[in-house]
Amino acid sequence: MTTIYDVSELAGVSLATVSRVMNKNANVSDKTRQKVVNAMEQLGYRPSAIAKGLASNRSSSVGVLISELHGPFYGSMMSAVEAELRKFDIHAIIAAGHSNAEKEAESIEFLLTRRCDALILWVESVPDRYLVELAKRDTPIVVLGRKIAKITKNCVSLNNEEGGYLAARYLLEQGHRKIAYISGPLWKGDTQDRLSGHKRALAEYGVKFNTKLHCEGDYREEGGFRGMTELLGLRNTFSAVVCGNDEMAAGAMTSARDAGLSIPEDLSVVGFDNLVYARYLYPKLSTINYPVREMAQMAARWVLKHVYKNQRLVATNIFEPELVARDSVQQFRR
Amino acid sequence: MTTIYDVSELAGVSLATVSRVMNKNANVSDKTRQKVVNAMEQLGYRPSAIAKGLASNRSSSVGVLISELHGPFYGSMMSAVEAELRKFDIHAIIAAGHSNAEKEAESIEFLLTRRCDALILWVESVPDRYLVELAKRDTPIVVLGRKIAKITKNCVSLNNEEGGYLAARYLLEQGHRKIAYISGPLWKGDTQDRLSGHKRALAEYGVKFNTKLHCEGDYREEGGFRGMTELLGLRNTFSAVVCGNDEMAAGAMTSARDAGLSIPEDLSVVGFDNLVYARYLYPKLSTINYPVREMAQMAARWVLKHVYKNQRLVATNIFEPELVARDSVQQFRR
DNA sequence: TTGAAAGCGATACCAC
DNA sequence: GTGGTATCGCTTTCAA
Repeated sequence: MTTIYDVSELAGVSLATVSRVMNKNANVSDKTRQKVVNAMEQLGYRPSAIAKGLASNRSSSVGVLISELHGPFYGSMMSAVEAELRKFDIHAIIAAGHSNAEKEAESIEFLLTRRCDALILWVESVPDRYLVELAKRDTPIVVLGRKIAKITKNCVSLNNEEGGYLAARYLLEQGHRKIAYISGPLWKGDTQDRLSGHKRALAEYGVKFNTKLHCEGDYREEGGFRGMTELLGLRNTFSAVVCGNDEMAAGAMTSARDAGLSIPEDLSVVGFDNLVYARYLYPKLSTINYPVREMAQMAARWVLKHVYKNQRLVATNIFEPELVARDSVQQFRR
Repeated sequence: MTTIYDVSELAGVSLATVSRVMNKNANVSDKTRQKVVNAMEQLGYRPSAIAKGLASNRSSSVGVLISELHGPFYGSMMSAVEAELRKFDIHAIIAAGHSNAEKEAESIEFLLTRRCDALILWVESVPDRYLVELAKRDTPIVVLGRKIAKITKNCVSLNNEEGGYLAARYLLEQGHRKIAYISGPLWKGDTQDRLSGHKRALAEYGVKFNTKLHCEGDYREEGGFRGMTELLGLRNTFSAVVCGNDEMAAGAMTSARDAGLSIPEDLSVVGFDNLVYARYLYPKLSTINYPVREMAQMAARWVLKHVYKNQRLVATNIFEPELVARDSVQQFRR
């Protein structure tokens, strides 16, 4: 690898001058600049981001922590963050937390070690106080998908409670009264919030939450499949099911169909997230829109503004979910 | 941020010694080691990967280039690579190429700039010769999903031709003769290979490839949707369709259903990739298995072995596809 | 077993 | 405008 020294030598100028032309900075005469540019070209010079980082104390990278690298939800998130940062030549260093406190903390350590200029974190397991402490250290953080009282300005989150409410209310409005619920893991904050929204809607309609109709899933297709299988096995009767997310809805629908039910004739289904593929499921899935891309973009902009001093607009911290009615829900007919 | 100097001072030892304990390296007395460890603990010391990289000329990171950060296919790839590397404390720096030659080259430059120890590349647009040249430079590369004659040892790829063949043959075996084809973008290598496999199967059965039944898609749900809509609009008759990948199959099925067709009664469908969600589509999608995870893992192992000198087993460069028969294909009945 | 000191490849401040 | 040089936080000989 050729270095700045090689370039300066070939161009017959000093190190400082080469540095200047790289940073399109100060005043360099056109003639000099040209000499330098030629030398760089000729040598196939690529500046070392590592050396630059050490010298400038800025790595031009932000750490992004998400639960999994695969999966449509995190994929959209990652993609949106990367796209926004890339516009300003900032790179995302991505790590997986696997919804596990230890791994999340380990990944955060890792990103810190990498000297990221800021961290964008989707963390589910690490406790609030950990994040509050982290926020006090020298690397700025923004927490995605979670609202923490003591550091609300660093949070970008969704009103999950309202989302849970909307899903249930929609079903209630259509006349459903026996509504099953396949939730995410109960230890997760968003699961809890959606569940309480769900209960609020039921209460509004004077319907009691039936724990026999509740099943804990894992936010993945398989969990939805198993949850529905279980629900069906118990010979419970219900005309509709709300799933903690779209992936589980897909699994649940498959299970229901395996059991001979037609959707939405025999069973109405509503999901949560509004993944791209929700509209390609059959029947097209009614769901709650989760504006991940916008939220991820907002997180990136927060960093751009506060860390890199780009005057990006950062408007909201807290986003609102919306009902997306498609074909998987039918009016209840007795 | 506290530095190695702070630690050495507090522990009352030299820089070198601190460095030694960090690298669990040489001979350090237990007593000294303990002093250092305590000092680190007390200061909350996190070594700078940047400084380390500069000094050691190793960044402990490998660059991973994929087309998109979202999408189930690339997601699995990324995830598998990261998981394998992480076991050895190597980090993946991920960049998107967006199936565009310029952006791919730019991303490669970027990764090189970042001084990655190796590059794992899923590139679709950049020409072969570019990669051949790149392979001559000082950063080792492994090319995923593409086979390049001059650097085959650096390639991990799938036998796409065979995959295309298997999909078509399956349909032919079931008695289908009028088979539509929604391919990926024709400029892509894998599209071409799958298509020629398709034609080979047709030829074997004495069926002529009908260009009116061929439609070019984009490997995404939307392209499949549009392709099917177009195919249907032309009032062509066909009893089956093979799609370039599962995502397009999902879109195509939605479109067919919108047009009132039942699957597989009126139309059989086969995909390609065998994404996780293929079995949660309705009807469960028959498809060709693309062992992405294994391939990605193999790429990671190649790097582990050749770059980091871990004696990982690296077996195959070229993987074989397999038919996965599920419910979306039906025997042809006239 | 431990320490001193020379880099690694940039940046940035200070002179000229 | 341009050059000299200290510095960033580590690794890595080489001596002691």
